[in-house]
Amino acid sequence: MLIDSLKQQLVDFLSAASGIDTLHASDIMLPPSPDKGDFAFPCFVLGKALRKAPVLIAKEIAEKILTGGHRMIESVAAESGYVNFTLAPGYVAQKLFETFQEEGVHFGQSNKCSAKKVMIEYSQPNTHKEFHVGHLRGTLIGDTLVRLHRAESCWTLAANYINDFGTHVAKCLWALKKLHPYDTPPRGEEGAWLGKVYVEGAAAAENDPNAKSEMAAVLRALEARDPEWFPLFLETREWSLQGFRKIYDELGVHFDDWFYESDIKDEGKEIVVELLERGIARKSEGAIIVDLTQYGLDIFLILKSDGSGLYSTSDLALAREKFRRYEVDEAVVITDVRQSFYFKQLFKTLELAGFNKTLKHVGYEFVRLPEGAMASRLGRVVLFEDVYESVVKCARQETRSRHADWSDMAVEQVARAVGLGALKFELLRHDPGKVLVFDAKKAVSFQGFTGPYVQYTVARIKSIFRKAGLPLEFPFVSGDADASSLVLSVEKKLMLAIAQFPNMVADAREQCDPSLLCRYVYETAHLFAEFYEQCHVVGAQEPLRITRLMLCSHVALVLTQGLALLGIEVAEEM
RNA sequence: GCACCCGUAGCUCAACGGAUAGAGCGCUGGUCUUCGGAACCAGUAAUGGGGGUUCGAUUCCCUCCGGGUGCACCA
Repeated sequence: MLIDSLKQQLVDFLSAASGIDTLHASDIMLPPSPDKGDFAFPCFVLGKALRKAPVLIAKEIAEKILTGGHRMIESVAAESGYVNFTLAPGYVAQKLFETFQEEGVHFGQSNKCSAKKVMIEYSQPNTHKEFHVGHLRGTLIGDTLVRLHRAESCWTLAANYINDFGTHVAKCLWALKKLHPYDTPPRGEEGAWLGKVYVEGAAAAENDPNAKSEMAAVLRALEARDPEWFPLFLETREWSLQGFRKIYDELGVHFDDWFYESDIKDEGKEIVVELLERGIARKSEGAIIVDLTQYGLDIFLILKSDGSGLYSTSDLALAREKFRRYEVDEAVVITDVRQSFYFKQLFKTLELAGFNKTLKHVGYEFVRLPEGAMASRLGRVVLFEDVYESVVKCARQETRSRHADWSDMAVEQVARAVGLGALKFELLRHDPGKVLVFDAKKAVSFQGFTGPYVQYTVARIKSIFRKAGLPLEFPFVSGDADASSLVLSVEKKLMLAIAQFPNMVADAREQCDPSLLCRYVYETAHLFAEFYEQCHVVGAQEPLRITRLMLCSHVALVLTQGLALLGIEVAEEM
């Protein structure tokens, strides 16, 4: 990768100057402020080996490299123990242009994981319940991780696991029969309506022990495919699934395969029996458990005392089913971090049972509201459809006010891209490992550190190309360009930023953290805005004009691809 | 009770153990006869308290305070 090769060259200079040959490209870092230089090397690590003060070492190294002279380096300076390198803009431009010419639209991709096959399971909504912004977070994180894996040539299967056969279903169906025997759901919104019925059922379960035991009976009846309940289950489940499909469609999220709890729960029960026979599990208080206390994992419950199954019952079979269907090296599950302990128990149990495939759990923290945790019972919940509608509505108003002459269809198309861009970016820009406070007002903001800001940057570049009378193609390359005409510091900063793209893709994938990409595209877009204020493109003299156009096209390519990895589209105009 | 996570600016978030702790929103002031103002620039303001480890701690360790989450019939 470009950045790595630049760093490696610096390492070579440093090794030659210091006599230490154990340095690595990762020892090169970025200075806290760009006016110090483009790259920095801290000499503290050499302090012991050379038995000298880092400040002195830095000074000596800087002097040696300076006298060496290389066209890559504009200047070298030693400052408080650091060697700071300032690169020659023309050199950076030349290398960057060569890279884009070679890699074109594939810039940012790699073959890093071409040897690997993984399945990533995410989203896993519960049927008969509401789909809220908490589910949205996991869905978008998973969706982005799938794309990040594919960008690095990993064969990746996007899987969804539908929890359609648990207590929640029994609660909902109980409430449906008891409280709404004659009601019919509004057309097209059956799934959402069902979610509301579920909330009533859940409330009844909390307040009425009688209702609770009736629901338990409903669950047993379902598991036995009782003709009184099973057809109702199938019908209502379809309502939920239709709702989910609509949501995924609106989000542009695609799954390669779907697993259903109702399909595998029976097999899960067989596994429970098997574990019981093998002495891995045992009976306790009528239920079946696996004692994991010696591993510090407490007691793991795998079958209820009334014989009905739990999430864990099905999950035992799900793990097996995944590898039966696909020959993957690794099956990753992305869920709310609150299930981390549960997955440790599950994986340990599978391990004890002799299951030798690689399973991995990635947890993301939950979404809460400014007024507190989401709670359906209190009506304190933000449903996906509501927030989606409101964000598109805001984008529609904004777009219409900017383009009074546009057709409704044109407005609608842009409003959808902008609205979704804002919503997705807002949910992805936070560290997945931290609780996200979802403020609906922020989701409809299109200024500053937001998706639309980045989308807008791309739209501006497209506009520049229209003004220049050129088609914006990726990569836009011209033989008339002159790399040495880019001499401004802002131009170099921009070039170094886009050169970082492949590294950012790799980092985000390795750390399972889309927020790294969000920050990256925002910062790059911001650098472009700075460049845009200072530098004219269309009005510049040749060859500067064509050279800057090339730079612009590269920026647009990186931002477009970066947003695409996040599942965000760009518009021609906005 | 046991375990894990989090306390950074008024709010929402950053910072491989590294230099002067960065952004966005907000607020104050500024930029525009020039490629799109969903913009740009400047100002404002912060590491919960106390110890320790070391050249150096927002980061690692201990402790206290404050918040969250998980620990057997929920998913």
